[in-house]
Order: sequence, then structure tokens, then C-alpha cells
Amino acid sequence: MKSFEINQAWGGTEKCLKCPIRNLALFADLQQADFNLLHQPINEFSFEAGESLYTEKGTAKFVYTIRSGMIKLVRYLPNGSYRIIRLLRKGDLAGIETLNGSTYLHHAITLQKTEVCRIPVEEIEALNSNTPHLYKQLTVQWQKSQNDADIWLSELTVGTSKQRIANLLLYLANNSSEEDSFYLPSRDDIGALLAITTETASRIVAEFKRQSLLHTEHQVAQINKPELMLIIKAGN
Amino acid sequence: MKSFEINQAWGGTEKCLKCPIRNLALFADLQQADFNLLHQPINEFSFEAGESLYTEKGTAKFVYTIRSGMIKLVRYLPNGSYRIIRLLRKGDLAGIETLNGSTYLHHAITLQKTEVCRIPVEEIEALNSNTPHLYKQLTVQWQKSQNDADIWLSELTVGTSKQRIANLLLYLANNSSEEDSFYLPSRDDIGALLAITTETASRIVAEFKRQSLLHTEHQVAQINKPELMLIIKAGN
DNA sequence: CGGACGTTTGAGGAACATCAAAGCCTGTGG
DNA sequence: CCACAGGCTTTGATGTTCCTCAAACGTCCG
Repeated sequence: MKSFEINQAWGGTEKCLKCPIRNLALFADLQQADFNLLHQPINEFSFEAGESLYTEKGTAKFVYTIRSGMIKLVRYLPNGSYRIIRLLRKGDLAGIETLNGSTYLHHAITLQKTEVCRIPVEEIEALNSNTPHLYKQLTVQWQKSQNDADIWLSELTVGTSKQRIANLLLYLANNSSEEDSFYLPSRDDIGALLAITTETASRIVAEFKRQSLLHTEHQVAQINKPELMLIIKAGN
Repeated sequence: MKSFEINQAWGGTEKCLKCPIRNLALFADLQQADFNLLHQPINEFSFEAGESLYTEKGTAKFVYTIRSGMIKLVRYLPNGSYRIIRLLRKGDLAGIETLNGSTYLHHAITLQKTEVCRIPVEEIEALNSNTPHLYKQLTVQWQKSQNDADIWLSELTVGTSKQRIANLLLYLANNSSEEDSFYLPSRDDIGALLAITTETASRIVAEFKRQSLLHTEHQVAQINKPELMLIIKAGN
């Protein structure tokens, strides 16, 4: 485990108020007075790629706000394989299921270097019973992840493998924090995202590269969006 | 449109307080005083099978609590086919996306005779700003539908068609309001649920019937759970 | 009775999984 | 500095699954 805490001493109110992703994050609507209700520190952590924030069925004590990087929510299947349920990025929340249960429902694993704020569940519960400002933002977050899951279900599980991968690449490109590039997951993860095998994922990614629809340098990718959209429609 | 309103004059507080599914529903935690905050009536409606509660991108003014029956949330794909995103049953909420947006995100279509309570969005917003009791229940509902979507993604989109259908039958059986039977969707809908074709769905359902793993009378079905679980594991 | 609709069944081919092996990059240790 | 081990990716050959197109069947209802 190479993760480390960035700031031992929590700056408190000012820190959150000045947070660069505050408008995206859970505390977006909180007022100065609300912050005074906090008793435990909100700690910042930094994770390297491949580290685990929490595991399925693990005791759930924290919710995480993602400041940068990317996280996959994973579920292992009875046969030993795994399926990626969702990808989380800047501004997303990991582990909100703790608000209604005592255990996590997925494994949360970083795909890149990722920075998070770790919020104790009790603090969220305390805020909720003392100020109404948090609920609104929780509702927004819920809506976001629900909508993401729906897109996944309706678009990323239908059509040929080629169409699915084209769809995934567009999804990744459109949700990237960079303007014209994005993080390309491993072939294994692409397979787990789309319910196809690693080999099929590799074959199609390689084909896209040969056709110059996709350029990669390490895991930084760029794509030809119009052409990929044609593939999604035509299937060719 | 054959739907009809059951009770023109809303009984108000007493009606909700005595609601047989109150413990399941949105208003579970509301107190007597909270009900006094309501200004518009909560109307009850009854729909026949195949009717539409609302359509995707339609102006969203109501949330629906399902009292009995079953609803499919549908999204149409660019190629003209459709995909069922989720199934809703007794106690579930349809159209909660209206709390963060002005349009619905799916088509909601009844699969059976279905009774609902129709709640104006403004009433929910009014309650939310005046009492904290509703939020908790909204969170629970959110969690439920999110969890449902996750199960869908992790279990109903992987494996062979035979495994998926076996999985679906078990899901339907375990979530039915009857003890030992459940509603079996049309082959078209089974296809749209599992991202397979109507023909494949038909072939496998017919095979299950021949093997006596599944008995149907019209759309009422019974299954041999242990055998189907074996199929999910073994694939045979 | 005849038409509409949902279901079943068949034949053929395309897409994908599986098994297997080779290539490539990176980091480590001699 | 080179050799080598390990992980990830690519490619190939083969077989199975499932989609596609097509037609027949049953059931319900006007």
C-alpha cells in the first residue's frame, strides 16, 4: 500500500471553502456555519494506480470525494472473473452506499494516480440531521451515478464488440478532464467494462489503431470521434 | 388510454396514514404534521397492461409510487430497438429524476395491471424544504434502484444466454409479491432485458419448459430454482 | 372465418470465446 | 550494460454461441 495522507492537520473550513472542485463536490452548498458542525477531520489522500480504497462487504466508515484521477467500482463474479460496474472521476463520490448500510457494495480500485478527500460517515449523518444543505447535493450525486449506470446499461451492453468499444472510447473522451485526450484502460479492464474477453478487446483496439481511429502513447489516448460515431451507427 | 383515476377526492392525511404499502413507500417517515404541508392532492391511478405513465424527455411534473403491478423503464436506441433499463414493483418509485431535472429519462410502461399514487413534484420539493423526514426515504429509494442497476450490470449482462435467462427467472421469482409464482415477460421484453434477440429468448424459454424447469400458464410462471442455479454455475 | 400478434422452429453464417503461443516493454539483478 | 523474468498485449486457429432471415404455428378477437 503506497497511499499516503497529504495533510495530517486538517485546515478545516478554509480548506474546503477554497477547494478547487468545491462546486462539483459534496460540500458545494454548505455554508460557513455548516462547517462548524464538523467534528472529525476530512483527510486528503493520494493513491497510486492499482490501489484499493475499500473492498466489497468491508465495514463502511468513509465516503470519498474524488479530487483527481480515476477509480473503478468492481464486483467479482462467482466464476472468478470480475465486472466493472462504474468508473468514477473528478467530482464523483465513492461509497455513498454507506449512508444506508454498514458495508460497501463494490471494490474501489484506482486506475491512475488519484487524490481523494475522505469523509467519515458520521460527519455526513451529523450534517444531515443539523442542516438541510447537504441533502440537495447528495440527490444530485445520486442522480449522476444513476444516470451513468443507465447509460452503461443502454449503450455499453448492446451491439457488436466493435460498437461497444467505439462507444466506450467516446464515453471516455467526452468525460475526460483533458481537452483532447483521455486515459485508456487496460484490455482486461475494457473487457470487464463491456462484458467481452480480453482478447476480443485487444483485437479491436489494435484494429482501431491500425485504422488510425485511435492513437495511444502509454495509456494516453486520442480518437477520431466522427469515424467512431459512424462505426456505432453502421456497425461496419 | 384506458387508465382511470380511482379516487377523485383525495382523502388526505388519513388515506396516506392507512396506506397498506406505507412502510415501503416514499411517505414512510412522514408525521401527521408533515401531511398538513401538502397542498395538492396525491391521486391514485389504475393502469392496464401496456399503458404509458410518462415518456422519455417528456415534461416531468409527477413522481409515481407503485402500489401494485409492474412497470418497465425503457430506453429506445438509435437503431429503433429498445432496452429495458429496470423493472419497478410494489413500493418502488418511478420518475425520481424529476427532482433534479425537468424531463423524464425513460419511458415508463406497465407490464400488468398496475396501481400507482401520483405525487406532484412541487409537493415533494415543498416537503423537502419544510421537513427533513422525506429525504431519508428518498435516500433509501435511491439506494434501492442503484443497487438494482448494479445487479443488472453485474449479473444479467454476462454469461451465455441460457445463464442470463436463468438468472432473470430467479431474479423475477425472488422479487415477486406472490410466494411461488411470478409474472413472465414477453419474449420481446426478455430480449430487451438481457440484450439478446427475441428468437434466442424464445428458444431458451421453450427449452426450459421442455425440461420442466419452468411452468407457465398465460404469463404466470413457476420455476425449479435449484436446477436453474446449477445452470447459472455450470453453464451446461 | 380471417387477420393480427406473439411464439416457436429451422438453416446458415457471422461474431465471439477459448486455447495457445509469441511479442513487447519494464524493471531487476548479475 | 546485458540478461532475464513477469506482466500486458497481440495474433492465430478452432469451435461454439448467437444473430439473421424465413416460415409455420397457435391464440385471441373482430
